[in-house]
Order: sequence, then structure tokens, then C-alpha cells
Amino acid sequence: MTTTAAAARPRLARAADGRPRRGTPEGTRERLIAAAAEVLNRDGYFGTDSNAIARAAGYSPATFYKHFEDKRAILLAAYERWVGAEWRHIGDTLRAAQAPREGARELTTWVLAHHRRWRGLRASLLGLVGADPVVRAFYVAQRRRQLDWLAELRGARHAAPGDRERDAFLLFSFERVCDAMANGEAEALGLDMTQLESLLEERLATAWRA
Amino acid sequence: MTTTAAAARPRLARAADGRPRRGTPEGTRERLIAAAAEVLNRDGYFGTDSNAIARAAGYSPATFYKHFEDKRAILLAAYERWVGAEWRHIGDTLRAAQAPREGARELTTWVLAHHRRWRGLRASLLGLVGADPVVRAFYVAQRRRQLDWLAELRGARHAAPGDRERDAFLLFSFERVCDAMANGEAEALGLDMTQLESLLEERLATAWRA
Amino acid sequence: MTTTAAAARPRLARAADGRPRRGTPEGTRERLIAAAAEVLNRDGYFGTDSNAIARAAGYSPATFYKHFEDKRAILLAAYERWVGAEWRHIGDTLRAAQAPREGARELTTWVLAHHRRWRGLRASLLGLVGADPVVRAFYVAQRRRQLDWLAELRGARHAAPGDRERDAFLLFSFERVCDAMANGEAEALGLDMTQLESLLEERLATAWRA
Amino acid sequence: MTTTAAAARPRLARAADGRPRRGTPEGTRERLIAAAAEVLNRDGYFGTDSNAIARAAGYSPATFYKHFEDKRAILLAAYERWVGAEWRHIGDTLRAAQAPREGARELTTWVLAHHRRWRGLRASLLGLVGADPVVRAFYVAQRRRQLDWLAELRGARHAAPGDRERDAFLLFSFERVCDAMANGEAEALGLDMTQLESLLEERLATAWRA
DNA sequence: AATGAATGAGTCTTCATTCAT
DNA sequence: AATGAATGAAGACTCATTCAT
Repeated sequence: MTTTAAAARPRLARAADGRPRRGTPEGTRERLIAAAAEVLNRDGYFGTDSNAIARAAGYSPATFYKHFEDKRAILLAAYERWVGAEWRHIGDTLRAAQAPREGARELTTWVLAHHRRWRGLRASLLGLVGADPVVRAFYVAQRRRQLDWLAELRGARHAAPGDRERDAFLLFSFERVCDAMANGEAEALGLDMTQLESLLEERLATAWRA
Repeated sequence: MTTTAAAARPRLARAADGRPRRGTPEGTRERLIAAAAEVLNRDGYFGTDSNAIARAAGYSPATFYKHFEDKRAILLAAYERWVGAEWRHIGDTLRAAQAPREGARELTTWVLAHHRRWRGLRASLLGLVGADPVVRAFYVAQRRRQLDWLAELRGARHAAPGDRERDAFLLFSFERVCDAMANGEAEALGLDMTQLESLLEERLATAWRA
Repeated sequence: MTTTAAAARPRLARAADGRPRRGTPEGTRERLIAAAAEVLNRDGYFGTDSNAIARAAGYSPATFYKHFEDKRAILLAAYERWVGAEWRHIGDTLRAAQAPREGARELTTWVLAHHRRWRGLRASLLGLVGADPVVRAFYVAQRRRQLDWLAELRGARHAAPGDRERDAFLLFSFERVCDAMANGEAEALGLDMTQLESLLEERLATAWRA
Repeated sequence: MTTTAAAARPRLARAADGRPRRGTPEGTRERLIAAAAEVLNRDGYFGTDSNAIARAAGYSPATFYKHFEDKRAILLAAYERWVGAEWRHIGDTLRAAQAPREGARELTTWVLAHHRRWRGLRASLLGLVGADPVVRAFYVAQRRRQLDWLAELRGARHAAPGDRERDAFLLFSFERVCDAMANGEAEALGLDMTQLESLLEERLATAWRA
């Protein structure tokens, strides 16, 4: 069906290089974000510039600025998707309602892979969190949403003082260890990946039961 | 005597603040590092430049480069002291051999204050860890030293598989939560600081016993 | 009927403001010039771009270039109207054949108001006269027409050597002072507007008699 | 004596291209302003960029920004000198206390030449006055100083209402006509330069007597 | 040891203009 | 006739770093 539609609407005439000359603003935005994710992941935030991101998406520098305020804005957009994908997966897993042990294992594996695949993108974001108030606000907002969602999951009945802090503690720990495993720190420290992964699963399963 | 020297070498007059213009290389290096720590802590790595650091220490840009390879090098030097101070304190506390509960409380309080005082410096370092291999290597080396020292503390007899991973897990978690409390994340998330601090103490005390 | 047409040609719908999307070339040109006059008057030549002018007229950037060579061309078109209006009024006043004193007063008042209303547009033009040969040529051509017309008014019989120079001198002076009064210079210099206006009237009346 | 001093202090080692590698900040500033005056005079404000000005003075782009905020700042500095030179000459001439007729002639000749020599620089300034509030404020301030000085010249005793306005009127007229003669407008209008110059002298002499 | 004027290389950003529809 | 997404070319500005003294 996609093929049929494409055949029926050869609207997007392509330039010599195969890039669509005129796409919808949404399409262009998408392509820019996708390219930014890859470029930032590979070269890091301070290792690229907005021109390079635009070129990687097949556009000119000026087009970039039609869609994003600046380099920071596209980093946030790319990161937002990254977090969105993570929590969508987490939600799906929880909803699948497996036993804590299996759920924790599956989740840990997936999250680790996600961190590994996008370690450079995540490093780009984390590298700015400390320095840029806007990035920090964005980052914190994402986390707040996660904490709120976890509280909601638990349900009003079972709420206890300190729950939010425990959730936060788990999140911070889990992510920090995932980052360490994803970015090579753990390996450089001579740590056993399997052991670390077990620890992650354990913590997660414990929290899951509570 | 100072007068005589000044008369004999009028070019080597003292700066306005009375600091000798020509000091020992070590003294100069010290002043540069101290100034860098403050400036980096206040303005962040990407918020200052090497000229500003040199000026803050009372020197010219060129002098900076006589003592440090580049901006990164002085960040590492400043960070090294920060970590050094932290682990010196940790060592002192452990050696004072208090009960785990009290030791954990004291340590947590101190480390939190240390992170708060230097949150900008630490953010500068962490902001580079993801992007710069040299910084990462340096950062990892510090951590390795810590892990080795913890292993040594435990003693060869009590060593068990997974100990190093558990230590690392604790370190990562502890530091990440301290950072969140120091840099305002925790507050922005509406978390209760006292609760978080209790969690930190608890983990630490548990590990202490083991 | 509108409905029918709209149904038959849904592509040529009307814009939100009811203006027909497809008008006569003249109509479009008019709207563009009118919008340009306002935008240039408000934001200045270097404070706007051709896209903004097109949008202000309710058109797209490309439409702009269908009707004008470039931004400069529309400035000249807008300025041409401004000068046209001025000299139409001057002609009307002279033709009404009042006493020099009254005529001069009326004219001065009107011209001052005209300069005030369009001070930004005029500043845009003058800002380019010095830098752009085409604009200068255009500007000079307008003035030449004025001088020729004044010479014609005087009539061949009364012509005397130096008349054209005297006319030009008056024109330059009059306009310069009007500009100063219109753009805030005179006020910023602490000058008395009434006095200045009297001086303008005086010069004008004197020339009128001659 | 200059030669001797230069021989005695070969401090300013010159680069391969003969440019002093290290001058005093003042010297550098001077060279930049002098180069800017020439470049702006030749290419106009919007026809050059700060990099080109720096290069014309024998410096790199960065050096420019060590001495001037931006391109506008150096234009103002260059224009300030231009006005300074003009009024210094006017002061000298008046102080030489010639007969009004001769003084007016001499002054007119000099001012005309001054305008001709620097017509592009002046056009650059005037081109911004309408668009840039900072430039306008600067321009007005210069003129205010002139008017104040003229008032002072006249002396408190002979002051009469409308004097300042008359002075301003003369200044505006005189300058506007000089500009027209300097920038080719007058010629393009087919005006007789000698006649125009006579008119200028006449006005000046009349005001001088008053 | 210290200086500080000077810089090259580079990034961000804008704008007049075009082209396929 | 009108569109609007897209662009190339260019300019303002910065910063880590060096060199002659």
C-alpha cells in the first residue's frame, strides 16, 4: 500500500542526490532530528555544528534554522525521542505484567542496549546538563514525568513517605550504571559486565515487587 | 632585603596585590590551579577561557601555557585535587574506625557538602567525560584507584567474586545522588533532601558492614 | 456565485482576509508596494527582508520576485510614490495661486507632516543613496524632474543665470531641515520647532516671490 | 630626532610584511581607525566587513575585536576624527579673524575639499543615521557640540531668540549642499559648481557678520 | 619566569533569491 | 498567478594558542 501511494503521488521530486527537494515541514524536521541523533551520537555536541547536522540530513545550513532555534534545540528534540522510546518500552514491559524477575531481566537488557546504541547522544546531553540551565530544566522535566508516572503506577493506596525518593534513587543508580556500562567506563575499570548486569536486575526486581 | 632586591631588579616589581611577579614554578602552578578551580566552578568549562583563568590567577595568557598544556589539563589538575581531598577525608574517617552508622552519617554529610561547594567544577569535568577520551581516561583512572583501595581495605582474605562490582555500583549510585542533590536536580524534582540523605547513609552503612 | 467559483476552482480559494489569491498583476504590485512602504517605514531597509515584505502584503516570497527585481526595486517604487505625492501637492498648492506667505505656510505644514509620517521610508532611501549608485541615480532623477519643473514654472522669460542653483539650494536646505524635524534630530538638539518652521516658511516665501 | 629615537629603540620588530608585530594598543587602534577610514570611504559601510578592515590595517580579524566592539564602533571613531578635523579647521579660521568674505571663501573651499576627500566615509555615516539609534545619538551629539560652540562664539550679550535655530539651519543647509557637491549629485543635476560655491560663501559670510 | 599583543581557524547565523509544483 | 520549502554565500564574532621581548 505504501508502494501504491508512492507510485500514485510522485510529488516529492528528488534532487540529483536523491534528497527530496520539497518535503513537508514535518518530514524535514524528522529528517533533521534523525540526522542530528546520529551525528551527535557519533561526534558529540561539541564535535559538530549545526551546518554539519543540516548537511547530514541532506539540507543546507539555512534550512536547519528554519526548523530549530539552534544546535541545543535539536539536541533536546533528539534526546526527547530517546527518552520517549525508553519509557514507551518500559511501559510496554510493565503492562505485559510478567514476573518481576523476568520483567527486570528483559528491561535491563533492553535499556542497556539502548544506552549502548546511543551512548554518544546521551553523553552530549549529560555534558550540557551541568552547564546549560535550559538543558537542565528540560532534563529535569523528563525525569519528573518519569517519577510522576511511577507514583501513578504504584497507585494512591500503597503510597508511603519516601517512595518518590526511593524511585529517584533507583533511577539515578540504574541510569548511572547503565551509562558506565555503555560508555566503556565499566570495562576500563575491569568490571565484570555480567555481574553488573545482575546487580541491575536485582535492584530492579526488588523495586518491582514493592 | 626585599627593597634591595626590588631596587636591583626594578622589572620584577610586585603586582598590585603584593604577590611576587616571579615566583617558583610550583607556586605559580598552585595559584593557577586554585584560580582555575574557582573560575571553572563558577563559570563552567565552556563558560570561561584559558585567558580568563590566567587573569584570575594574576598572570598573563602566555604564563598559563608555560605551566599547562591547555585548558583541559588545568581542569584535570583541579579535579584531581578535588578527588584527592574527598578520598583523603574518606580515608581519615575510615581510619577513625567509628561505628558504621556514625561513620556513614559523617561521611555522607561531608561528601554532600563537598559536592555542593564544587558542583560547578564537577559539572565541568562530567561534561567532558562523555566527549573527551583523555578526560574519560583520567576520570576512569581516579575511579580505579578508588576501587583498588577499597579492595585493599577489605583485605585479601574476605574477597568474594562480585565485590568489585558491588563497590563500583555503590560508588556510581552514591556519587550520582550526591550530584543530583548538589546541583539542584533533586530539589527541582520535589524530592525530600532529608529522605535522600538517609538513603545515602543507609547504603553506605550497609556496605561498611560488609 | 462566489460559492460556485470556489467549488469549481477550490485551489484558488481566498486568503483568510478575503483578498483574492489571484489578482491582476497590477493589484498585486500595488499591494506589495503599499506593504513595503509601511514595513520599510517601520523597520528600515536593513531591518526587514524581502520575505517579510511579501508576507506583510499577504504573498509568498516567490511572488515578490515575480513583481520586483529585488528589495531595492520595491524601495524605489515606494519612494517614487512618496515623491509623487509630495510634488502633486506642491503643484496643487501653487496652482491654487495663494499669496506667497499663505502658500508657503500651507506647504511647509504639509511637507513637514509628510516627512514625519514617512520618516522611516525616507531614511531607508537616504541610507542607500550614498552607497548604491542605482539608488543615487534614481534619487537624482527625481530631483532633476523637480528642478526642471521649477524652471518651467518660472517661465523662459524670467530665467536668470544661477536660478537653477538657487532652486537646488532651496530644495536641499528645505528637505534637510524637514528631515531633521521629522526624525527627531531637531528635538534632540533642543531646537524650537516653531522657530524652525518659521525659517522654513520664510525661505519658501522669499523664493516664491522671485 | 625621530630617526635617532627609532634607531635607539628598534623595539617594534616587524613581521615579514613590514607590519609591526607588537605595537602599543594606541598605535594599533590608530592604524585600525586610519585603515577603516580609507576602506569605509572607498567601499562603504555595507560594502566591507570588519575582517577586511582589520586586514587593511595589517591585522587579523580577532585583533579588530580587541579594540572595537563592532564595525559600527570603528565607523563612529573614524567619523569623530573627520568631524574633529573639520571643526578644528573652522576654529583656526575664525580665530585668524579675517574679513567675513575672505574667511567664508577659505572655509567653503576647505570644507568642500574635506567633504570630497571623504565623501564615502560621510555617506557611510549618514546611511546609518536613519536606521541606527546609536549612530543617530552620536551624530546628534557632535552637532550639539557645534551649536553650543557657535553660541559661545557669539557671546552671551548678543544672544537673541532664534539664534540657535538659525545656526542649525545654516549648518544643515551648508552640509547638505557640500554633500551634494561632493558626492556627484550636483554634477548629475547639471548644476554649476561655481555658482553653488558662491551661494555657500554668501550664506556663510552673511551669518559671519551677524 | 613572565608578558600581552596578536592571531588562524572556525562556528553560528542571516538573507536575498530560486525552483518545482 | 502564486506558492513556500529550500538554499549558497557571506559576515560577525570567539577562543585557544604563540611569539618576540
